[in-house]
Amino acid sequence: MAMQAAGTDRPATIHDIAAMCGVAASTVSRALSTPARVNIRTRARIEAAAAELNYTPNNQAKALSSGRTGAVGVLVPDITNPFYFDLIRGTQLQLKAAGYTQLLVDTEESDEVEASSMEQLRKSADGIIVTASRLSDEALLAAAAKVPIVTINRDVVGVPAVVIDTPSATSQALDHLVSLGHTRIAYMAGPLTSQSSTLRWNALAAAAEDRGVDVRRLGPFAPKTQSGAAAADAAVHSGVTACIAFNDLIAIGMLQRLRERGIRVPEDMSVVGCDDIFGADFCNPPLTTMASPIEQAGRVAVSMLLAQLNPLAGGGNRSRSLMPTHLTVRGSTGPVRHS
Amino acid sequence: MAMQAAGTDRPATIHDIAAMCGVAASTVSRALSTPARVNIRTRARIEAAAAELNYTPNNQAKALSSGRTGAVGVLVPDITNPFYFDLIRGTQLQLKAAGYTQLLVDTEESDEVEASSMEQLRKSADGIIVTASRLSDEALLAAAAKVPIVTINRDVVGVPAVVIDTPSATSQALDHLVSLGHTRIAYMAGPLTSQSSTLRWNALAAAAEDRGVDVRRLGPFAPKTQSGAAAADAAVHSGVTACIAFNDLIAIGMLQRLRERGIRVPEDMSVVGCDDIFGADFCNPPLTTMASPIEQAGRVAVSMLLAQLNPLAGGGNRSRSLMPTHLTVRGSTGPVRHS
DNA sequence: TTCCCAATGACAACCGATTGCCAAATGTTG
DNA sequence: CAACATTTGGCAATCGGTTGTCATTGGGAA
Repeated sequence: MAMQAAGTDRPATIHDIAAMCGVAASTVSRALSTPARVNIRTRARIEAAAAELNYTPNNQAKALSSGRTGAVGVLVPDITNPFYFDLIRGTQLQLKAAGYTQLLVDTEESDEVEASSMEQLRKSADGIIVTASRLSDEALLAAAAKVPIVTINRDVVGVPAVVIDTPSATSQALDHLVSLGHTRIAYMAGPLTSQSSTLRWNALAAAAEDRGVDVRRLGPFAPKTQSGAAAADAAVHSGVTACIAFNDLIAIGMLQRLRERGIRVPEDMSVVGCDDIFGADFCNPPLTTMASPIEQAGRVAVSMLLAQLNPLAGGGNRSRSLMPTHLTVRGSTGPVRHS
Repeated sequence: MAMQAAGTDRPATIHDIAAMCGVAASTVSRALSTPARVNIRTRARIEAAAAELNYTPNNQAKALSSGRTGAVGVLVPDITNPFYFDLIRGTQLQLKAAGYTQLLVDTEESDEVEASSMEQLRKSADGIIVTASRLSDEALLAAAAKVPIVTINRDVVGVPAVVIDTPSATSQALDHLVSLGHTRIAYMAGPLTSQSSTLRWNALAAAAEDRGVDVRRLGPFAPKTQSGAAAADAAVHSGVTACIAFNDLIAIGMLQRLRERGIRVPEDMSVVGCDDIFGADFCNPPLTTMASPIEQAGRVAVSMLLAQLNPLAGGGNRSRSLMPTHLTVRGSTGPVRHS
């Protein structure tokens, strides 16, 4: 039997409710947010009126007066990189569960866009999750002083971070290749500004020395399938029998190029990717890769951020979380061919 | 030599600027938004002060008082579906170019989440782009009456829409298969609530009758690679020699399953997908598919929405835009094998 | 019955901008 | 030089809530 106020098309406000119940707007506000503060019967009337008017709070106004926006910004360098799909889904799920809204921003791999987005978000979000930041340590620290931040795959002392432990996985990958008989191996590096790429290379170089095998670094290559062609050519030219790519996009691009050139995978060249993104399981051949718990990383980052925002809720806010990875062996790696 | 006001850590407001220049806040507001309305020298002083204080407008407050939020909501049914990656990138680029912010929402293929998101967005966005809506025609029309909307791949009279012309592409796909000698063909349908799926089937059925070939409808199947297994089994069981899938995800899933079962593609079964998503070119075999100008569709949708928001700017706001498609033939289709 | 205190509800300031309206200052014209 | 038109800048209300403060009310204890 609920009837809308005739002609009133715009969304209902607490003032409409207040008028309908004959109370002050502040009472309505309290009834809805601090129920204990208001007589239970009054509250019932207010809630009924709210339901009848189909009331939804205006969170712009809410944010303005309370300072809390109920939103969290998520910065990704490239929205079309499948790696971020799962990440975004992870953050989205966890944020929604906590009643927060996700503001997704594509920073286009630019530190300037990243910086200006953070400045902007500082006022329209309660906190920010920054993935694979291109900013300097100083800039990141300065930003973290102004607004709660959690980084993903970017480790700076003083800034809470979720780090996917791909460096350790690269050692596993190396062991895998060594056990297949490979001794000449290449690392196809990612962007120079990528901390992840550097850390992986360091881990790889150290492990290679341990095992006494020859690992050289090639690149840098942009993290896109298109770069895979150049990477493949470089790998072939360098005379290695196996390579470990910065990520799956490069690896998949390499597979395509190697196929074009008639170089068989894994017979002539073994390829290992990183991340286990969408497509890694159905490319040709299916890609051996270091599987990252990407979606989970997104969820953990949100949890850490929310713990920072509501310190009361306990849950001891860790400042750093290392996500384990493991090697998933598929068809793109095989025994070295003794020619 | 710019110095920050000592100790003041919070973002500067127009009041800070006003105080620094000895004018009223409203003058600052005008100087920044309606420059012609203010003395050029005063404006210069204000701009200098704004720069010095590192001022950025608080768009929450801006939205509250002006009614314009400078944001556009984009609703997608499943953020992890690669089809939407390019779409999102398209909307993101065009929105950013126009100075708008994108609010991305994953409706989880649920009409209820979709409806509540729209109600929410109605207050925090100037307009909404709705992709592959699960809502009824009536609900969509009602929503469009309250807030500017542009739909993508959902055609309802009275609601501006961008429609990717996949129905016509399915006819091309059929012709392609017929020219390869196939006469028994299956359509692997998408969700029952998907208008696109229905339209494609109608176009396909009509074209099949024209050509005198047998096309049957199987499914429905969820638009995920996992559903491809069931789809593949159904196709094999039905005795067809070729099939046209609702989208690339199903098609790619089918390829995997067929491979598992030792059924060769395209020798034993030809498969056609739809959309040409990320991965369609490097799966095994590469997928013949109907290529959609997805990113462009996103951009056009934004243009149509912005035209609706700023009617003055001219640009004759079309209410419907049909995006052309074409068949991209790769390795998953081949001549029928006469056994 | 009286007194006191806790529970309750209303008022009003405030968040950071926009904007209608008016007054002061400026410039132009007869 | 007076009268008028035109800029230009400021006041104050407004958007939709939150929140500190205070007056009122009711109930329970003495």
